[in-house]
Amino acid sequence: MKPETRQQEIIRVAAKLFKEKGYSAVTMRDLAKAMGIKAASLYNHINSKQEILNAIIISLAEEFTDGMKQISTSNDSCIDKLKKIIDLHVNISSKNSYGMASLNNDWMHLVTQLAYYKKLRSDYENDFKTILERGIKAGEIVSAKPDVMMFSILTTLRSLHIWIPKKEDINSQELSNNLNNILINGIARN
Amino acid sequence: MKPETRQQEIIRVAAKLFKEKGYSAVTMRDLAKAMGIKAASLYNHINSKQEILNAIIISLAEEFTDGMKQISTSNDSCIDKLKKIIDLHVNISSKNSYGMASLNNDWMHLVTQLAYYKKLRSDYENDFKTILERGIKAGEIVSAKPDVMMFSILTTLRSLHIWIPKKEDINSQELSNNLNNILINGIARN
DNA sequence: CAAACAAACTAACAAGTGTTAGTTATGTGT
DNA sequence: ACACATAACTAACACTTGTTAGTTTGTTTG
Repeated sequence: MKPETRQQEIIRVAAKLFKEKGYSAVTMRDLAKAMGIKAASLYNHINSKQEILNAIIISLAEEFTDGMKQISTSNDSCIDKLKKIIDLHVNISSKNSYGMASLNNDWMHLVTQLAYYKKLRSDYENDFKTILERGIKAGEIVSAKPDVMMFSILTTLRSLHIWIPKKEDINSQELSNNLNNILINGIARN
Repeated sequence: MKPETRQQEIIRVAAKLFKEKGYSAVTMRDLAKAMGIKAASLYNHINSKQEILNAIIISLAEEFTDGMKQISTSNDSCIDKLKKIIDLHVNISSKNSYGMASLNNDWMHLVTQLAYYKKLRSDYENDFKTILERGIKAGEIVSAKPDVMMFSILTTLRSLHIWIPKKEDINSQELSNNLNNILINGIARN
């Protein structure tokens, strides 16, 4: 494990600020103050505010795309694939809850990478829906609208970053198992 | 039905812009252009940008609190109460999907009303959790962590505003029923 | 018609925005 | 001791921000 570069440190601190107030409300002077330096000094390490947002969002989005590709091309059952998707979200959100906030709330402020981000997201959702549709055909899951199922599960998973930091007592494995039960089996008794 | 006042029109248009770019990224000049007037003219109808945000968020938050109070003090079963909570979210989100985006994403930019908003939200979540805890005791729902169940259901409901406008074909009643099935009974077959 | 009002306008402000240029201090390897 | 890279600094820029003051225009009302 190499020590963090100064650039990585700036990006990490920026993600934290972006989570609290959103990309637009965080100024370069805010970020500099959080780093203990002057705003102009930031530019020794980064080229622009935009670039920071790109770095935060795109790497995360690619992590999800890569994870999904592995899951969707595996030979697991539909239910097992869903379990792995839940794991994927819990793990990434636990590792980087700050970045997840930008991914969810500030993607529309991307400029050069906006189209690319949208493609990644759309690919991800298509893979997700395909898994559900095959699960319905195979009789593994109920024959409800795949759109609504995906929306329901995915919005829960996409909001994990809000909730995980409040629950430091719960470990990732346990949270993942709980979520799996609830999302797959519901909460009603029999 | 009285026609909308100019002030209400400004607030409605502002909510739409806030949903697209977030409160901080929308300038008074953006809002004025969307209204077809100059920025200074806005101030004939509103006192400040802050006030617009207050108007959007607080009225919605109170609508949820009022709805929850009615539900939580009723004699319904836990499952029926949950069904009504889902209806509440679907109905409000259908009526005002723009405002819901501000409620979810821009509440932290409130100033004078921030503490009040936080209290409303916390009361709402406490009522929600109490319903789940009683449902567990009564044997109506599974004995999982109420925190995780609430998080899972509530984040789905709180994200409805993202999704509802894309699905103009689906009506509120149908969506509410689908969500109810999925959230309560899960997606696994038997 | 005159008075009052609503709602737009122009012009300007003080503060804050991202960013650049040029400079200075601090260590690192030769 | 020397040059070199790193990373901080000060000062400034052009532009944008929310907002105010004062004025004009058109419509409603007495």
